[in-house]
Amino acid sequence: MNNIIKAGDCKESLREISSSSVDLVYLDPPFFTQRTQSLKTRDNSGEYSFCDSWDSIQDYCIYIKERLFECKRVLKETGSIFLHCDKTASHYIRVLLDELFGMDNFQSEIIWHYRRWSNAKKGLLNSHQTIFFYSKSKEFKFNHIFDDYSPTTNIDQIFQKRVRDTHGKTTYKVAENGDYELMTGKRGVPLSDVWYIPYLNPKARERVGYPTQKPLILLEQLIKLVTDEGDVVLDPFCGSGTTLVAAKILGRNYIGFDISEDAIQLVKKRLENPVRTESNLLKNGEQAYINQDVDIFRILCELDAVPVQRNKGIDGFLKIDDEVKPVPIKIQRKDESVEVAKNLLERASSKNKFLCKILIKTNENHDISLFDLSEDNTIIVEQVEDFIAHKQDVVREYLGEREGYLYG
Amino acid sequence: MNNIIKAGDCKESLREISSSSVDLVYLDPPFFTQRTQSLKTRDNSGEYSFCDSWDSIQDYCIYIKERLFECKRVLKETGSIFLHCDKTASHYIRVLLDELFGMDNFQSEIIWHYRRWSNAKKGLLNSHQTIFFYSKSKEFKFNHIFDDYSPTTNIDQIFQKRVRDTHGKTTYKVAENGDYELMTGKRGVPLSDVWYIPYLNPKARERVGYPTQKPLILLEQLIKLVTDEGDVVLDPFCGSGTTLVAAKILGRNYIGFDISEDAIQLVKKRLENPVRTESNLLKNGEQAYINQDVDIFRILCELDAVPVQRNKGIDGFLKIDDEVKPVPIKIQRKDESVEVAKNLLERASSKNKFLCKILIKTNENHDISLFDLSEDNTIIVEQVEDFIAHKQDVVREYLGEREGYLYG
DNA sequence: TCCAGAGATGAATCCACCC
DNA sequence: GGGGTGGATTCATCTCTGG
Repeated sequence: MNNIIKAGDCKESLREISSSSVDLVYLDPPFFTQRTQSLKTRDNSGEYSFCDSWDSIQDYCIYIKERLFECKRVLKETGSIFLHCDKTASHYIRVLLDELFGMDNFQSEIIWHYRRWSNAKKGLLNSHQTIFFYSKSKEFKFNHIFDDYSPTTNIDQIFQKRVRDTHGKTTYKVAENGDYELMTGKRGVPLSDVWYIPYLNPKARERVGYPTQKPLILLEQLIKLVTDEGDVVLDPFCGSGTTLVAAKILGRNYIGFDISEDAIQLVKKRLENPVRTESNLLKNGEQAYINQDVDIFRILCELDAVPVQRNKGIDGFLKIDDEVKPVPIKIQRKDESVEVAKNLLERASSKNKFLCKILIKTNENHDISLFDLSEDNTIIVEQVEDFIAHKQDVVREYLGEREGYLYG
Repeated sequence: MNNIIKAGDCKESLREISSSSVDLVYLDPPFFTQRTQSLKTRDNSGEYSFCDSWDSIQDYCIYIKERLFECKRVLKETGSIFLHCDKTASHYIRVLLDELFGMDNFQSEIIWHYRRWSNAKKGLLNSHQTIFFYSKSKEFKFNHIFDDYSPTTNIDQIFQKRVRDTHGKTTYKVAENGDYELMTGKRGVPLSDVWYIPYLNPKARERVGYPTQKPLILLEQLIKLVTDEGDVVLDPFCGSGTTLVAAKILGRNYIGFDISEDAIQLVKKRLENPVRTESNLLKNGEQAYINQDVDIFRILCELDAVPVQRNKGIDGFLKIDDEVKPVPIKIQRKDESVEVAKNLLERASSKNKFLCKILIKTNENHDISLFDLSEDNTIIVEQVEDFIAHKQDVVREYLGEREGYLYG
């Protein structure tokens, strides 16, 4: 099977794909936002824009349905389709999916949940998107993915076999010798339909400047779920090509269409050298739960710091060249003034005379002048990214002649 | 305004409510699950059940639409409606809401996310429900709630409420119990539309034996969002009356209908003495369950072990090839002798005849000879790195002829 | 082919018991 | 006796088996 990347309306392009030849279709069709998107790239080249303007929701539905019909045709009997859509029209699209694939083949409504900053508007902060998961038939391919048990679960009890007594009451199964009978084959909890995956960081290297670009890890998870190596993944609205990149990384074949010639050029370039941001947050995400706060944990990850639990004044210790340095880090909480944060750091550090401390500012209030920084050896960091880039230099410079302390 | 609780079809009962008199309608209509829901009370004194079966989705929609129409009529211009539904028919219901309230008055799709049971199911584990939030007009009442919650933060902070007064100045709304401290700094994160609220636990005292009973805290949050004290909350399918209890606790007036006379009796009794369980998980957050310090956790991570949180004698279970094995691991604490650590492990394992146990030594005292290791199947690990490298071999070798136990 | 009933299973509580 | 520990329990799903 050859990989295909082609510009043009997918309605036409899909017709060239043979029936029952694709294992997974992922669609991220233009949203029904009733306005023309003219999003500019960061360098203002403005090339990657598209129009998602329809006269009515009915027109929109017809547009989508025509393309979904072809998608279904090219899917194998064991294949699945993921449709990514926004809140505005998701219900209409799902009605279409019900009609085309059948209500019985609805598998999941996947919620992609992320955190996002925004000015408080009237109403709740929108922080999720929906992905509908339909299979072509009951015999769809599905790979089980397991998650960690909840910290509240009594894992030692999970191994104990259970039986129902004559009254229907569940009790633990006891072996002849009086011990509990144990179970094997435990792999954790099956993956939930709510996925917390951080929104693509605006500064991530992964970003190629295309609007609505999705995190690679989201696509990887979807692909892993219903395909194996060598299978075929198709994205009729491939945009910047994240789906295809994920497919390539995972050893799947890929087919991508997009109406924009510019997008196709971008995809081809991107596929030559697929960049996968090694996000510490995502890599360590499973451990995030031991930290008090995901945001704090993320900053610690970015700093490559060692997290500290259960200490109000110290969130972590600085790591340089894989060595943990006796440099405590405190990250200002949203509800803390810089002063309060600094006091907590001071108090926590009072017994250990650290030669250097770091306070990460996260709020905007400019009251630094309250402190005599040079006296208590606290570096107040305003730009985390800058600090990371020059972490070693900043710390060395600040300590001056005590350099040996940090680097010894 | 008098509170009303009445048995009967809400289609009729709603007609007796005057137009534009209600601030919030919350509906949790029967789901389109095509089966009968029933649950016995804990003391087996009664059984509450209802039937959600319709001949077709169209019939179901008509049923819902007739009632929604009345709901809209009784709502004030500043009022809002929350419709709670499950995945099976949510899209059809939202189409109805669009028609009745207008797409422009769609405010949010609230995702109630929880963790619950699991079973090896083909497909993803369903672990959310959807609540649609529509307003009657653009001038809907909305109280901004700010959120400092993250999975491991004290969940109580969700309810730290701030409002703007008429001069646009932000003031804090103090919680009733006074436990919450005032924030000193900037505003929090505006409340997201994804809410993690634990499912009502089977053992919770809050349970009254009614199927589909919702957590009180979920309803409280909804009510706080769009009403003030003295406002009127209406639930046309009130079931066990959680909505009304929440309204009463928060000082709102309430109107509740339910087809079942039993349910109405239950509600009346429940309202006399509203029980608000102090869920440990909700009160303290997940963090409270995580009692391992960083060092212990790091060793568990290195071992690729599954952490166990509520057991003094067992810190984790061994994982080999992604399968959690019934091989408990105990890591010696700094203030523990090997002997003490081993006794804790023994005691915790006494009823479960694990064929192999692992004790990680972290201190230097060489008192291993105290134990007859071969007898109780405990591997005492002195070098974690070595053990990790040969984890599989060591365990297999140790078990000898019982190999099938670990690898079967 | 379809339905009933039994089995499996995780979350998170309650509560007996033990120092 | 009381604070903490950990064992027991319940419910809601899905799967499987037998008739």
